[in-house]
Parts: sequence; C-alpha cells; structure tokens
Amino acid sequence: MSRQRHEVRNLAPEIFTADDGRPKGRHIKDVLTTLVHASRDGELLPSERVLAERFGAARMTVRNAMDELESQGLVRRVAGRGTFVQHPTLVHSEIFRSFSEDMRMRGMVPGAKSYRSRTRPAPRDVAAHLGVAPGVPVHFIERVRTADGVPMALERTNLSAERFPALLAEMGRDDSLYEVLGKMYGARLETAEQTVSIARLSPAEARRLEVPDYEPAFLVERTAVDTMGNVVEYGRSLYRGDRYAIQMHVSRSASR
Amino acid sequence: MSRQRHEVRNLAPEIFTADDGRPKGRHIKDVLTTLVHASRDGELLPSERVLAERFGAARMTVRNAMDELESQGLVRRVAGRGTFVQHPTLVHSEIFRSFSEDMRMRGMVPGAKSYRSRTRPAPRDVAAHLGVAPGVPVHFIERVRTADGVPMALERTNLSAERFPALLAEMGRDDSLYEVLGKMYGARLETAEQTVSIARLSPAEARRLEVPDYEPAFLVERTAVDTMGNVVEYGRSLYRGDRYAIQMHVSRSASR
DNA sequence: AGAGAATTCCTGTCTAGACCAGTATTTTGC
DNA sequence: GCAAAATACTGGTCTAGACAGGAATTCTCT
Repeated sequence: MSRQRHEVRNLAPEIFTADDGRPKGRHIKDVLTTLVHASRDGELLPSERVLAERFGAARMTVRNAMDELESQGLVRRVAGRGTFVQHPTLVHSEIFRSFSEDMRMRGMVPGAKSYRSRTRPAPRDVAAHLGVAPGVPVHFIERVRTADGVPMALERTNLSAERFPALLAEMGRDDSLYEVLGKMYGARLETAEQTVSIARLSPAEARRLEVPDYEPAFLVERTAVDTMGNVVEYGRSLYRGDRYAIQMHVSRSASR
Repeated sequence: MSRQRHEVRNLAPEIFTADDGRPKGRHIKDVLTTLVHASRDGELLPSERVLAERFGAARMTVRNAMDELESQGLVRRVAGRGTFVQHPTLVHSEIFRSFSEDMRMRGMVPGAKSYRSRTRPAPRDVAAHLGVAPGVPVHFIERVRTADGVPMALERTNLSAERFPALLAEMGRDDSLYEVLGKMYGARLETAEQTVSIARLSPAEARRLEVPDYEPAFLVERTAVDTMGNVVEYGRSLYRGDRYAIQMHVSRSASR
C-alpha cells in the first residue's frame, strides 16, 4: 500500500492560488489560518512540502507562514512527525474580567457573532438574582462571543432597565458590556459569584457555537456586583467544553 | 567621502561567531537582543547584509532572527531606511497591578536585579503614611525591578512588621510582593493612591537603573490599601522616564 | 511471525542567491 | 548653486535547493 500519511482537507483547489495582489506568503498564512480553524484539535496538517506544492510556492515561504501560526499558538510542530492543529485551552480563572479583557490578554481579538437584545419583564429567577421585583423591566442580552472570529461562548446576561436606562441603545454588538457600564453609567464591576456546572448544548446552541449537537459545555451562572456591593448583572452563559478549563485556588482560608 | 550609514557598535568580533553548539540563528538572535538592549531608543542598527557578513551567515538567517525581535517589539523595520531599536514605552495606567502582573501582561518576564531588605524603626514620614507610630518596626524593601532582564524601576516600599511578621524571610528577590502578601497573609490589595512627580536620578540610582546620571524619572509615591481599607504598603519608587508614560482618565465624575 | 535494517517522510536549520520597491546619497547638467 | 537623474543602500518577498536528525513505514532475514 502506497504511503499516505494524510490527505489535504477537502478544500477547493482555487483556495491555494493567490491572485489578489497580496504577497503570496500572506495569502498562505490566511488560508492556513482558515484551515486550522476548520480542523479539530490535534489533527495532523499536510506536510510543508505538500502545502508548498499545492500553493505553488517554495517550502520556505510556507514555513514562514507556518512560523506565524506557531507563534500564535495555533499549531504545534514536531520534528520527524508533522504539524498539528492546536486549539489552546482557555483557562477560566478566578480573576475577575470581562470576556473582552480576557481575550485581549491572550492576544486574541474579542468580538461577537450574533447579538440579540430586548427589554422584558423580569422572570422570577432573574428578578431574584438581580434583587428586583418580578415583572419589572430588565435588559436581556444574548450573544455568541468570539475570539479571532471563532465562537467560544454563548453569553446571556440580564441587567436592571431602571438602573441602566437606554443601555441597549448604547451597546454595540462587539462592545464589552463592562466597558460600556463603566463609561456610560460609572458602574465598576470587580467581583462576581459564579457557579459552574456541566450542561449539554441544545442543537440550537450547538449550531450557534459551531460545535456538534449535545456537546458538553460549562454553564456559568454569574452574579456580578459593583464596588458598592449592588448586584449589577446576572448571567447564565455557556462556554465550550472543548476549549475551556476552570482553574481555581482551593484553600482553607478563601482569600477573596 | 565614502558612504557610511553606520558602524557596527563597538562589540568584540568574537561575539559574532557561534561556537556553543547551538543553532546559528539562535545565537544571532541572542546577540541582537543584547545589542538592542545596549542601544538607545531609535538608534539605527547595522543593515541585514552587514550583520550577515559579520556573523558569517546568510541574510535570511539574520532576517529570521530579526523577525523574532520585531515580533517582540524590540525593533522596527522600515523598507528602504533600516532597522531601528525600539524600547516600547510602558504606560503606567490607573489599573491597579503589581509590577510583576504589569510586565507579564506585556509579555515580559518580571524580575529583580538587586535586592535589599531590612526591618527598621519607622521614620516619621513612613510611619505617617502607614498609620503606625514612629519608631515601630517596619519592613523596608528596595530592589531594581527588571523586565526581560532590563532595569525599569527602583522599587522602595515599606510595610508593617507587626502586620506581616517574617515577611522578609518569605520574600524571594524575584517574587511579587503582592502575591506573597496574598498567599502568605491573605492581604489583597486592589486600590492605591499615587502621587506622581518628576525626579532626577542620583548617580547611585542611575547606575542601578543603568541610565545616565541625573536622568529624569517618575517618582511614584504610592499608598496601597487592602479590601478592608487598611493601609498595607507605602512606597516611593522611581520609574525610568525614558521608558514610561502615565495614562489617566480625566473626567468630572471620577469613576473609581 | 517477529526483529532489525533500510528506506521514506517529516520538521529544523541554513545557504545563496534573485528581484522588487522605498529611501538616501552621489553625480551630472544647467 | 540647485534640481534632476543616477546610483547605492535599505528592507520585503520569494525561490531552490542542501543537509541534519527524528519518526514512521517498509523490507528483509531468520
């Protein structure tokens, strides 16, 4: 049987040819980035020589593009074995941060893919957490949070409409909620109580996160308070189980 | 007059030859890093072709090493002009962080170059800031803080010996004070009051920061409190004026 | 059938150019 | 003396290999 370590993923051949006037190396990098995001963690990529042949480029040109992916943590190269896709596990720690801050610290570009928001009467459970009466208006925001364009979490959050009038008009799809709250309303959030459990994504949720149906995810129930101790936000968000891990300090004296 | 854009800095010729068994590119990168740290911001580096000649290497090999310096922000390359040393200005913002946290967020390795500490009777001014009686024992720590081995600040700080017994025994030279306080004493610092003024480095201070005598520096007088509102630390540190800038949000409603 | 050798494939490292476009310096002509 | 052209130098991009060492696969011999 002829030796065949792998096959180039089923991509249209024209993807490999650059004709948009940009440098060939830049085009190669972009295609490889797309390839990586479309692959599973640990998957073997085509060899440098195969890619060079496909791109009609020198192996060094492909290597230089791959160098950049490696420095971004998107691939891992092993001499003698090959190049493997790497989806870095994102550690959710105890340090209080917004999603946007979190991603930026990892050298990623935070964003959102879909954004739904409306002001509605508070359901009983939401009201209980926010410390308001059931039925009073609250803002509900739901969006798929992305890092470098890749869906990472389904964020659902609630805030008092009385406390933050016109919030939905101020919020952009990609905006950091905490930054808007800070800038527009002077609300500073620094602590939150979180409860983490395992949930299975419904088909609709899985589709939005672009993962298989019923995939396990972290369900993070979060109540964030401002510096005055008032509850500002109550959220129930889903974080992909294949891309996140939880890190926490366990000790007798909980230093909070 | 013969064309002479620049001369290779007065380095011993043997620095350019690698004989430690490591890959030539790695050696070149290390030498270039040293060269950059020994140069002033904005200084023109030798061209790639000159360096290749000096290293006895291919221009591509030098370029690849320079690529890495560029991605670290240490150099800036301009087609047609040259490669310039870049010492990124470190912005000191209002966000409360330890030096270690700050440097790590910038992708740098925090450390210390010299470390002096002792427990002494509190001078009057230190006592006033710490809220203790003059003469009671306080810990005094003085060290040169480094980022990637380069001196950035001369850190001087005082803490109550009563509140933090045996602190000096717990502290390592490169340790983050705030992390030790958190871990060993459960003290969490999140806010501080700072007064920033301009100071001129004394020759002794300048020597420790490896900058010219009388160079201007930021004198940051800082009083940090824990979450209970107790003063934990009073410090008077010097930050290099050529590497730092201060960023602050100015508004009528000071959102703290 | 299994073990060891040989072969093949992989990435790592490097050389030695070529050519392009931008910028700086020198030379030439008015 | 000055402006324009020519020249030289710079980094940017790319090609086309060579060789080394690690890992996987295939082949050969017992």
